[in-house]
Amino acid sequence: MSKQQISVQGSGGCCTPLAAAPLDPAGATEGAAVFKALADPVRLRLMSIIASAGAEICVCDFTGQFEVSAPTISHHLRVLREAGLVDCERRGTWVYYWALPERLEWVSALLAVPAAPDPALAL
Amino acid sequence: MSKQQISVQGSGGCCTPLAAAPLDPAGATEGAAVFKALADPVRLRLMSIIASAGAEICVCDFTGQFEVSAPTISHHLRVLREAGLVDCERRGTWVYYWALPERLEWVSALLAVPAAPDPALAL
DNA sequence: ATCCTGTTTTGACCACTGTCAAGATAGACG
DNA sequence: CGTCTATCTTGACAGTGGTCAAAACAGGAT
Repeated sequence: MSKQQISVQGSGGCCTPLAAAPLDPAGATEGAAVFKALADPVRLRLMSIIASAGAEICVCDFTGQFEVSAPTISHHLRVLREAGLVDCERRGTWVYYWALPERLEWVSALLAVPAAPDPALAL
Repeated sequence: MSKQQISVQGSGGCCTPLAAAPLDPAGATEGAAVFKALADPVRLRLMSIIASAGAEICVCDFTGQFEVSAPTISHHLRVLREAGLVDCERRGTWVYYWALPERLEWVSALLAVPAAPDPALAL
């Protein structure tokens, strides 16, 4: 598991906020991939549950509180995993997921608005 | 112009970060809508250019630096506008766009990781 | 008034994505 | 070893989204 994740060059380190300087096409593609992973209500809730748990959480805890089938949950978890937002491990009968906060911090920093933009610096 | 935008209850105010408490379905739907608007490389670059300009920017400045047609640019700008991320105004021949930073700040705060999650608080 | 330029809308096409049913896999327990 | 449970993968389908060509619209210039 956790075999394939997209390359995460920005992870852990800081990045130039989107609102500070125009994003180069490569950075835009990487950022868009993460946002795409978060662009679904079910995935966003899953991500929130995992991240707010602050610890590993069992898949069996999800299947009850969503109105979609178990395979669908599994599919969404894979998307989050391939986006580098979570990771998982099988332990005995159950599979446990946990958040990778660096990735969340990275996108949060990407979206950060640096102080008050100065119109005098415009283009 | 700027006629239709999705309802933005969280704008301006703060919100509970995704990693602090599980998102309710309604909040997840609203957040996912914003992320969906940002989940395209072209839109992310457009958003970045507009936000980093710190001032109004003319559509005519875009059409050169993208490999897509003008109608496609227009389409992406509309998506950003309907997500409440930018707004625009026609002034004479040209149309000008500017960023709505509150919205960016809102999603950035939504993604913020609150200090170090305490495992003792888990579930 | 007429044309010309810049921007948006409409319509259509293709690719991608979310969803579920069915089958496959991993591990526990007799 | 066989079976049962929990999870994931595969295959298929419908709905959505990105793209462009063509047409419509807005405003300035001649």
